[in-house]
Amino acid sequence: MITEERYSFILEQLNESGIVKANELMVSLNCSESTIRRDLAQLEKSGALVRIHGGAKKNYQLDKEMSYNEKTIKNIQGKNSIGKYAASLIINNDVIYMDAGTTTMAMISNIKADYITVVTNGILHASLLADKNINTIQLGGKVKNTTKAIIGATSIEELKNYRFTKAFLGINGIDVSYGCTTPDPEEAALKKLAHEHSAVTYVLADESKWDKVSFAKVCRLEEVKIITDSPLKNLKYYQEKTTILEA
Amino acid sequence: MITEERYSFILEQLNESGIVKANELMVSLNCSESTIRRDLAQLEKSGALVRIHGGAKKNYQLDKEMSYNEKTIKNIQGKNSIGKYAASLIINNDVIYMDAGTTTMAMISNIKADYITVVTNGILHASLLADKNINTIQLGGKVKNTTKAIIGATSIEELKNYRFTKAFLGINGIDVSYGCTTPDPEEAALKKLAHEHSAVTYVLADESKWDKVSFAKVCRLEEVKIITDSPLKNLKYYQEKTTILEA
DNA sequence: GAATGTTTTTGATTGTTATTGGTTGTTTTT
DNA sequence: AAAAACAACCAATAACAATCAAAAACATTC
Repeated sequence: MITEERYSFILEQLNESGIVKANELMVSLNCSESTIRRDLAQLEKSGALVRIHGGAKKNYQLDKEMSYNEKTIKNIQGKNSIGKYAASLIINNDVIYMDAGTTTMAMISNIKADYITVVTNGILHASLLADKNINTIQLGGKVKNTTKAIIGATSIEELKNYRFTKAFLGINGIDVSYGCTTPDPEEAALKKLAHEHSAVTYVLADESKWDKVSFAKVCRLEEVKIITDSPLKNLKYYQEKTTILEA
Repeated sequence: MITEERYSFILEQLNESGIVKANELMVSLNCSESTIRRDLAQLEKSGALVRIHGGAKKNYQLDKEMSYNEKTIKNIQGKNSIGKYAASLIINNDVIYMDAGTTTMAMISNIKADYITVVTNGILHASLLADKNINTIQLGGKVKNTTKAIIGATSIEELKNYRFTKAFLGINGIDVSYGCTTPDPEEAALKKLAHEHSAVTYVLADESKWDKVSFAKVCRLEEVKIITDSPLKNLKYYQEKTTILEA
């Protein structure tokens, strides 16, 4: 058990339970008190956690004004935790639709199931999935140069041939009355079709997507489950209409 | 066990578990501590991993996972004279089929024409073309994990809908009597169809491809033009049958 | 194709540095 | 005040970089 392994174990624990106890870590990591203490000191120094008497807690920077960089980092971390949670829903023999976009991309490195099939319209997604040696099917069609997503009639036609056990969609806006919306109508059409062909649809949305309305409608809130990372203020209005899973 | 074998084993391990330990590698690769240490130092230098005390960890953060691939791609880009020559044949308003593979990939950075459409079965190709803001159409279908090429029935069906002014194909073997051949029959079928749907077909072949015969036939020599970089010894036998363009 | 010299790769050795677990005595919690 | 958690130190150990000679792979010559 080397240093970095302990670090990642500690951070993982922390991410799950929000708090870690030194003596529990001693047992599960099978090392001395000194080592744990040093690890926690080091991780605190790097800003990954805050030490407390008996262990450490998550470094929650609540109502502080965040710098732009911190915000970006937070966003990425948020996406990562959403991705991790979403990936944990995947089980063997699933046939997945994975929408293009950075939020869904965060799922890929977290996928644990080893026998699944993934259909995607993201060419970067396909490449990463191939790296993981996952059974991947790429939708064909016009490449949208900015996002490297496949869109257009061909992709729609292809998608008609497939059925999914689970679909994971990114989204631009979520709103109580307007549902899930996205700026590009072609992308919206693809997302909508993927949703219709899937037994369950999960919409992945970090905090920046809530209470936003974009141009083209994808689906109503009632039809999908939403995975998010942030505690919403007006959560209850949404909960009346849909299932919200907090990562 | 040669160096490259160890490298790929290490990277494979790393990809699976995210972390490798020096002494475990010593055992599983059956070599000395020094060798492992040298390997890790080299792989770190090339940016494939990050060394830590006791081993190495993955170098990854979301899209950073692309970095190893990108490096490989960058290496290919521009360094190849065949790619440069092939790219110079492309003119505005062309509709191109670009086969997957490293040889054709070398074309992309050399493309000068600004209004063209490219259809490709290579997902890395599509990504690079999108970066250059070229009108790109990606064939859909099953992703071949090793080469990141699209193959299978879906891609064949899609390809039937397109016609090209020029097709650029990679190939594994060229032989006077057996013509152009490649190991994978599915890939061969796709190449063949692209060739049949194109006004002109160029086969890109570096010196390692000559006088080789692979399993599945793509086309006869008479049907295509061959772009190569190396001066052949037995050039004249080929020139009786086909056009050879020296880059 | 055997014999030669050259380059590359490898494993062992060296001394150096980083990590670890135990000890001490102090601070915090109950 | 007792128990738990803590920081600071130290010696043992593990991992490290640097170096060198043997071995392997390579190219060259006869």
